[in-house]
Amino acid sequence: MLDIKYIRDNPDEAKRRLATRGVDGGVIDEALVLDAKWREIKFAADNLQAALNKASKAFGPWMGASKKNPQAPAPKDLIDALGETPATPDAAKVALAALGDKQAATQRQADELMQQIEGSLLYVPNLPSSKTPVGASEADNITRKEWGTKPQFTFTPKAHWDLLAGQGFDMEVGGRISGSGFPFFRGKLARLERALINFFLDLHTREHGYTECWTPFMVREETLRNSGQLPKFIDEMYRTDARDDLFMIPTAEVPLTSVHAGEILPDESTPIRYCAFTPCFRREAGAAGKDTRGILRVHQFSKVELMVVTTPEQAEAEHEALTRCAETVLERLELPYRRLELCTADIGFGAARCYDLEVWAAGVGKWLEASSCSHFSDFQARRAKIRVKGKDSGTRLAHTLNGSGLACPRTMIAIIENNQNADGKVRIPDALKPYYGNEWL
RNA sequence: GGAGGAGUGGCAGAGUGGUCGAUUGCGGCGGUUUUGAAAACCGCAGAUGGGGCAACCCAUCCGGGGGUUCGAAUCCCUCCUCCUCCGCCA
Repeated sequence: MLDIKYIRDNPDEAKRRLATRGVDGGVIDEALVLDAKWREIKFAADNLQAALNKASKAFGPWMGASKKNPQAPAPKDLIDALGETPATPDAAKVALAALGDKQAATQRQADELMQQIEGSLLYVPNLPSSKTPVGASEADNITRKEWGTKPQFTFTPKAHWDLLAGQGFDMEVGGRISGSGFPFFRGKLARLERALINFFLDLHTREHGYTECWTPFMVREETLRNSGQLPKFIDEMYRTDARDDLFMIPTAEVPLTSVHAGEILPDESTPIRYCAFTPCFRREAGAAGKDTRGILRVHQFSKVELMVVTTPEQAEAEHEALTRCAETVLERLELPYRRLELCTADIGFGAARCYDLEVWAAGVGKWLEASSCSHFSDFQARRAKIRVKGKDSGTRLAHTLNGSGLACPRTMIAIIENNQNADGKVRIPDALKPYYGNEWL
């Protein structure tokens, strides 16, 4: 969520920065009008409350005094608050109740305005960082680096669904059990999936300093609001019925971001680096008919996620470091990849800046997004109320970052398609052999 | 699923209708003392929002939400979380 104070002080800048992502500035103008109204009414409500507090404080002693001496004069604070001199404590009670009603009504008005402001602000994406390249579409993303060389073949490399047909790659079985887009692996592919997960986790925990977490896979609405998926992307979520009303997580980012929700962390405790394996559940409502073959785009997949909570000062360096951790996975697996810096038109809803890592898949002949490493600045922290506090720096919102490290299906596709032989055999990368337990798939 | 108990400031732990943002201890910060440190003593310390050029002032916050009352940490309702016991089941 954006900072209403920032919007108040820099409305034109806010609109200009939102415009670079194709967001109309109208929401900003609306928020400003509501905010001005809110402040006026809130001020009135506060003043009424202050008068009421003073009067209530003076009331008790006066009532006591009146019992002994009915002539006891009404206290000044009470007269000030009521604007008249009450004849008796009972008369004052009636007048105070009326004043209380007026205060409550004013407060309610203020609350409703604030709800309106927050209600619309929750749908506004983050402001792009000043370093994010301005662009109009994904065509304006910038390739920051390319690593490795695409494999050369003396034959036409097959796509994974052809290469693996009849070898435990059972999309139809998944379909029978759950519907299309739910992969079912048998035998060596199931083992490969498990090997990848273990390889990812070991690398990040042993070499990159991340703390492994095991998280719930179903979460509350509030948890999804913290990390930015709700309310806007509700159509992307699997949701249980009203008895429990829980959501299946679309990524481990969701539970990990809420680990420190509501906390004020000492600066020295940051950066906090977490990684977790979870299955990810996505309805892919907007992507129907796209990437339908094989496991290019599925409703359930495995992923190891990296997530960092840090100070604003360290965030940029942590973002680079986190991206390097994800790249290291691809390098160890000898998979050619490129790092794209997404432009303003293509970065995700909550991101201020984002690198996509795309891995080359020789069979489908495409670069596949295997990781998206995002810097959220204080966008998620404001929603989740994650703050950091230092001796000299005071209390401020934390910054959060996350990225896949990596997603299994696309990593698996790249391994299989890039390492295939003419006879259909697939070589397992050296780094993965100890986990998979064999040189060939 | 059933029956109980509990949730207070960084932590521990008082407080059962009015002067309580809240006693106290520990921890933290500043100071006195000391060659230095420890100890002792003194002092300062929360978050959020609003108003003001500012000094500063006001409001809110005792798990969340709602209610009773002139007035709620304190009474009532509801939800959440944790603990104990029973039942059921991986």
